[in-house]
Amino acid sequence: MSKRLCCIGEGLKKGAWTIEEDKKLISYIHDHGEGGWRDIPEKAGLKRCGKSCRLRWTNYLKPDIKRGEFSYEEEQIIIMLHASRGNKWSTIARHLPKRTDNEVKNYWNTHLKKRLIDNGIDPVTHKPLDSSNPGSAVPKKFDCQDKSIPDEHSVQWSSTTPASLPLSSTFNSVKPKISSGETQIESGFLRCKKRFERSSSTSRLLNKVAARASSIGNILSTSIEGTLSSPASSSCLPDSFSQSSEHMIDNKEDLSTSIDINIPEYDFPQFLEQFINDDDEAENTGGSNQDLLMSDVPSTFVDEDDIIGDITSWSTYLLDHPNFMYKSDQDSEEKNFL
DNA sequence: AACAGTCTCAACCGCCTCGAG
DNA sequence: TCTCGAGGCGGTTGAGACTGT
Repeated sequence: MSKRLCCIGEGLKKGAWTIEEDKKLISYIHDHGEGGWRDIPEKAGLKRCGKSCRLRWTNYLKPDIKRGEFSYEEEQIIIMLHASRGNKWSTIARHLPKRTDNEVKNYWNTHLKKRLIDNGIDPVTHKPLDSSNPGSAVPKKFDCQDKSIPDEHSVQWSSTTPASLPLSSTFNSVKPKISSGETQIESGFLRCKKRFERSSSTSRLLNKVAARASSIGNILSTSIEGTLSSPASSSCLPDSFSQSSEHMIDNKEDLSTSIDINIPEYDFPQFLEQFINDDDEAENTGGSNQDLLMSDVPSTFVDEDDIIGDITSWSTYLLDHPNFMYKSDQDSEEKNFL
């Protein structure tokens, strides 16, 4: 394909946008709507190329963009979807309402990726960096002050397991409950103390999904073969997911579900390849075109004590529904816009 | 206080996809 | 069927903020 020269013209401005420029763009889009980006600069009185205007709008000015720290749940979803989709930022961002692909990408590159590496996980394959030596995957830079984590709780890495997820769950599971007076907790998967303290029903579910990698592997493999019944029909997550996020993890319970993740027969990379092909086909055939929120997922509530048995259904559901979106508690927050 | 090194993320670049004609 | 162009996407950059010495 011949190279098309975009955004090249006399006097076109580059670099950071000024408040005045933002106001012009917002005002124009407010009056005329989105689209026709090539003509917008001239009509809006901006010395920018249309592409720059579109990016500025979609990544920054759009009113329904949520900015700021990513929640723990959002991080978990990013990691899970990255494990299955790779660097498909727009796809991942579609699962996180009000987050842009650019923001997700930046967050991955500056935070999550680094933390995975620091903990001995290859951010590309989501497997231990040295698969031939599972022991090496034990966090090499585990500089959290919490020295109380017993050695026997170290994850036994499977060479074929998406390791990043179990690591999260394991870390989460060994931290004592936080005090009830705890308020704002810095988000950040594997982020030392504060990360351990953050918990919610969602986190519990995600953690258990991760910790039960073997079950996921089996279920998803089953899904690939097309033998899985509709996950939505048995999904238990939505109810739990929508609950307020202050449930505490029962340490012993979670720990017991976090350790056994050795699945020698499970070839995750191979699974992903199949899954992505499968999923893309489904998308192309118009599977589900509308965005789904947790609250939209048909739910049959299952006793939380027996949640593990059904969690695989949710993991399958999440991966089977590219348009599924996590609806966070913060969504109702009003955005300070300009 | 000053400087250097590091980190963050908005913005840019260039290729790709897809629909219109 | 082919061409063209708008919009989308992922990778990369660099200015400013932050941190350590």
